Amino acid sequence: MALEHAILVSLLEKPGSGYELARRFERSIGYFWTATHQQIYRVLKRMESDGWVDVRDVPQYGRPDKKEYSVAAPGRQALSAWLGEPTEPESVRHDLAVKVRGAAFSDPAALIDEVERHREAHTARLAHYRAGETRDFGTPPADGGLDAERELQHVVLRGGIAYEQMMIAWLDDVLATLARFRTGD
Amino acid sequence: MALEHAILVSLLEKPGSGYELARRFERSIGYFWTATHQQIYRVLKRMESDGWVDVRDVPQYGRPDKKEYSVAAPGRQALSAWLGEPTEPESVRHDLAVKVRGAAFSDPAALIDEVERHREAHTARLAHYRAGETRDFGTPPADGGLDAERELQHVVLRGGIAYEQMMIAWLDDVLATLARFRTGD
DNA sequence: CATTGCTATGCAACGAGGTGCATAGCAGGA
DNA sequence: TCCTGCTATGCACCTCGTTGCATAGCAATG
Repeated sequence: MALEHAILVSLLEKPGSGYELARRFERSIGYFWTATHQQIYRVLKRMESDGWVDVRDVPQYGRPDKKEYSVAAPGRQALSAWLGEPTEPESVRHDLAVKVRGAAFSDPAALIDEVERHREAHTARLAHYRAGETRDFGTPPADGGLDAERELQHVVLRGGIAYEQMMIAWLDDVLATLARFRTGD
Repeated sequence: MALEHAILVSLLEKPGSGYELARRFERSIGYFWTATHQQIYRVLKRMESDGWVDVRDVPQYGRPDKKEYSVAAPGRQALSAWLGEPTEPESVRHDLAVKVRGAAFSDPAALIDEVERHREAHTARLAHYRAGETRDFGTPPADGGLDAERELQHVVLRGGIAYEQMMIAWLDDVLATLARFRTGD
């Protein structure tokens, strides 16, 4: 399990409440690790009782109070330990690949709409990534120095961009292949 | 859930036992959808009681008997229905991306070995895919016709190849980035 | 004959993840 | 005033996936 570690990284980048973490998991971090708010609250509880994070009640005006979590020393150690131990091949779940192979036993052309929907979703995400890259990494840092946090976030984002580009190209390949089996071919 | 559908596709491509399915999930299908043998046996039971698959006892000599499953009409219908309904963005789990962002708060250089291990794994898988492509799709089909099953399997394999190439290129990018934070830089 | 190893099937238990629902404060508009 | 909507936290339940273990047939090896 690595949700705890993803939360540690997010809290190290910036302390926040469970609700704020949930929103981060809908954008930046969420593109590489998904989690719902219930999952996050549950794990935060456990991390708190394990002493990995500290909690601070933050009264707010104009909205409900919140609990702000930040990483404690044992949490940092746990993260370092995890970084050091080998993690294995992320288990893949590409339902679209299953569908493409399954289309051979049904109507291949019926899958075209679905593939196009996915292509649009990936195109939108690519545009989103690129906008983020321009916004956050378009200009070199003010001090001109080497900022590990910034550089490593950037290389992860480049990975996201490469992934989306690859997917779009592959989906075009799929569409071209499916088109060859159109009825009346 | 789509394990049932992955099993349907695999059984349509070739009927087989739970054991044989489990082995297929370690290679071809397994590159896009993972499953353990316990999971497969459990789901096969449910699919059988739902009438999606038929079972046939196959006595074997020199090894234990087996139950050979094949897809029944309702199973085919279920697959077609699933192909038609929209499936959503595969939930991503890239622990390596989390680790890379986390490395900013630990020793970035300590991650190099781990990234190299992943690079080797992806290189090996790419070689495996390419060997499979040459073996199965290196020469055009004997009848020269358009075989949907064959063509669609090929396009999925091309997707796997594209994915591995992208990953290797990205991991090189990560390694170059991490190297800039070596101690004594 | 005992051990190892592969084929083949399965149970039990646990933990992770997801869905639905509940609660509550407060703002803004109909 | 009521309703909608956003922030904020949480419980209960159920399914999926994984781990460990058990059983059993048969072959090959020492």
